[in-house]
This record gives sequence, structure tokens and C-alpha cells, in this order.
Amino acid sequence: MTRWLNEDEQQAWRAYLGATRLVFDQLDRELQRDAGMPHAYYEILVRLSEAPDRALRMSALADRSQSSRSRLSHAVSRLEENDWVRRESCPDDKRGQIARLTDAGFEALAAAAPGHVEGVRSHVFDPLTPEQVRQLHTINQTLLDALAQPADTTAVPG
Amino acid sequence: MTRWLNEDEQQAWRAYLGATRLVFDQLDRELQRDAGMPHAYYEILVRLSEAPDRALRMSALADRSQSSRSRLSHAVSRLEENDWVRRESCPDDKRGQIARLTDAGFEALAAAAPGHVEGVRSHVFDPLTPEQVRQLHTINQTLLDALAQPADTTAVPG
DNA sequence: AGCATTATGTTGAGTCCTCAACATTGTCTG
DNA sequence: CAGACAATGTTGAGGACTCAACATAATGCT
Repeated sequence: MTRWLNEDEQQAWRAYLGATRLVFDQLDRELQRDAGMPHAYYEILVRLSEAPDRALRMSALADRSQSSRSRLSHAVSRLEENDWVRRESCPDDKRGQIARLTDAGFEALAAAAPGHVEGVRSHVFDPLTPEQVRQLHTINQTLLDALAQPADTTAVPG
Repeated sequence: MTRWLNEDEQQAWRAYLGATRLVFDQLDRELQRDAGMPHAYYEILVRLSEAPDRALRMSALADRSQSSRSRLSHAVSRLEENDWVRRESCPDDKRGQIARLTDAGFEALAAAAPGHVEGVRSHVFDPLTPEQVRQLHTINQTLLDALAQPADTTAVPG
């Protein structure tokens, strides 16, 4: 019953696993070495920097940085220790917490960004042709759409 | 001086980040839930199962499962607790250790595989066209080649 | 209003990973 | 052969993540 992978699929899958792991490990190591933060934290700082007033509700930040609430909560606690982010209480929802990027946080991000972007370029964009970049974009958008939809399309009653 | 990402590249990169994270988180969660092991351990068992006598030197296993020696050492210790893998000393190299897949380990892998493959299919291969799978394969092979080569091609003395 | 349900965010325990340091053994060179 | 060097694998500390449980506050229903 199992739809096993055939030879081509097997190879494609292993290339996917290998390349993805290599790219992320490499970027993560560079970021940790050069900026003292893991990639997940960089992402959080980026999302905050893009938000109005560089502040977001925890839940909104969790959505945008593709993080669980728990992970984000731990991460923001850590970021607070560096004084890169500060928590504020939310005026209109007493449950809410607002994470705000500090000036120091913004500077840390600004310092980290050029090196990181250079890494992304050299490890991902430079090796690929413009056409491949377009293909990869379409492919990833497709995967995102497929996975973001929790809908079960395999069994529609009727 | 920084070669920042333009709008298209930015979008492509975020789709890549998002899709990759979603795919791996999903597969990892499924594997943990259904088979009680993280994906990295699944990989290790797979590589061992493919090896002659289902055994490999630690260093060879580390290479094939794209793992650091340290990570592998910790992981094999953990796998030994489940009696899925056993360590043996290496006859021709006293530094060496051989990791051998036990019968129980093979059975655990056999039990985990169908569900995992189904996950890979449904989250990755099913949403994509055959053409896209080919494209993705080529792209990942390119990235692998680029990153596996530590060669610095930016500055050749001359 | 009263009560159950849902949403928000945090916490702690446990797991996995990284990094640097280390002990041991093999290899190479003078 | 001796001594430097390289390779193998392990260890421990510390960081990041997951999961389940929780406290608190908002919402919805009757």
C-alpha cells in the first residue's frame, strides 16, 4: 500500500535534504559567529524592525516569524537579556504583551544584516541562474500553500 | 557595498525560508509523534540499514547522515538506550567505533518508514508537478555542489 | 449577569544540538 | 625510531526548541 519513492524521487529527496541542511547550518553558523545570534533570533529582529514603531503583539510576531508561542516567549526573554527587545503590556488587551525592538536591537540587526545577506547571496542566489530562482520561488510558494492549508482534501464525504 | 536583495529576491528568499521550515517542522513532528524519533535519528537508522551488515564506522556514518561527529556521538548514545543501535570496537583501528543497527532498530525503522514516506509525498511531491520535481532536484544539486566545495573562488592570486 | 469556551502568553522539564576541550591512536617525516 | 601532526570519537556545558500544563483575560451563549 505504501507509495514508496522511486529512484529519481529518492535522489531528489536526498538532494533536498542535503542542500537544505547545508544551507541552513552554514547560515546559522555564520550568523552565530559574526553576530552572536541564531537565525531564528535574526528573523524575530527583522520582523520587529519592519513593523510600525518596531513593535508587535507577541501573537502577531509569532505568526510572522513562523514561531510557536512558546518558542517566541523563550526567545524574547533571551533577547531582553541583551536589551535588544523589551516587553510592554498591551493597553487594550490585558492578556497581551507587546515586544518592542530597542535601539540597541536595531543596531545589532543593522550590524548583522550585511554579512548575513552576503551569505544568502553566496550560498543560494549566486550559484543559481535567474530562471532557477524563479522556479524555486514558485515551488516554495506551492509548498507553502499546500502546507498552510490544513484542509484534508483526501476524503471529502459525499 | 552590500548587495542587498531586491524585491523579487526578497520574496523568493522568504518563500524558501517559510516552506522549508514548514516542511521540516511538519515531518519532524509527524515522525516524533508516530515513531518516537526525530528526523535526524531516522536518517541515521536509514544509513545504517543501507550499509553492508547494517554497520558503519562512526565517521562514515557521520558523513552519510550529514552530522557532526559530536552530534552523532550523542545520538548513537541515545539510540543505544532504545537498543536500536549498538557500538562495537573496530578491529583494525583502535580509535574506531562501529555502530551496528540491531534487529529492534531495523524493526523500528520499518515501522516508521511508511508513515514518513507518506508525509514526504503529501507535503512535498504531491503538490509539485513532475517538472517541478526535476527542477528542484537540479537546484538542490547545484546548491550542494556549491556548498560542498569549500574553495574560495572569489580571490585567486595571480 | 453567569458560566463555559476560547485566546494569549508563560513556564518547566526534557531533548537535541553546538562548541571547545580532551584522550587516544594512527601517520608522516627527519 | 622519535616526535610532531592529524584523525577519531567522546564529553560537558550551555543554548534553543518542544510539549504539556498553567494562569489570566476576553468572548459567546442562554
